Amino acid sequence: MDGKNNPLLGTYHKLSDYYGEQAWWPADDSFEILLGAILTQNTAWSNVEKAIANLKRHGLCDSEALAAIEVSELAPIIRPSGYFNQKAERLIRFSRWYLEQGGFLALREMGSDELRCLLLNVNGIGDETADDMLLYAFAKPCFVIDAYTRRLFSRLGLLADKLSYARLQLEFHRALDDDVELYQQYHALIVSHAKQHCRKNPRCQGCPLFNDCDYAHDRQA
DNA sequence: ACCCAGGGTCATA
DNA sequence: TATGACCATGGG
Repeated sequence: MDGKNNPLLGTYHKLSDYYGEQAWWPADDSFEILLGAILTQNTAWSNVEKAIANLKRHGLCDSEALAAIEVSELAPIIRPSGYFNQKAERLIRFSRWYLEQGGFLALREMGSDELRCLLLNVNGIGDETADDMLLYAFAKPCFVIDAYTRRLFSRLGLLADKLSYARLQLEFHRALDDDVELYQQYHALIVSHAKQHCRKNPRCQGCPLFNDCDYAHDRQA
């Protein structure tokens, strides 16, 4: 099982060796991760941090408090995260669902497939948000597929761009066998690579992936 | 002024 | 099933 027989694992090691350990998804507790997964939908993390800081100041990083609040009261508090009306609705409905299910410990008891299915039935939670929650809050071995992942592995010629979410995820699951810590690091590395390296360094000098990662190159293709 | 960010839903064909 | 419109702020 080296990088030649297993390109997906090999790419992980290249990124890991170059960027090192990632401190991904900082949060005080698991519920804050769940909220962040909704707030970060199509939104820069810096904006999510502001919204979460506002929530904390109002004592709203709490399922019972969120389950009881009105959309009109919550929306202005999470304003910096964008889509604030939609996300206020989603946070409230998610919190009510979360309490109905018995909270974190009850949910964590479930198998990852069952929990994933339940999460997807909550309005406002799609594939990626569900997997963010499963991987980073519930510590389930669910690989997160996002736009960076599609673009990078398509660019590397390892995975076809048009594959469905489920199919792409299956490729990672088959190649990497269940390892929560590795999945968490890998997704973090993919995002770090796209942002911290390529965007600040358009020529991709010193790129651990042989200059195939460049944003500008992706656009032109 | 334009582009995009740690997406998802819903209506339409 | 596959596009398109829509949601909306803040930083580069």
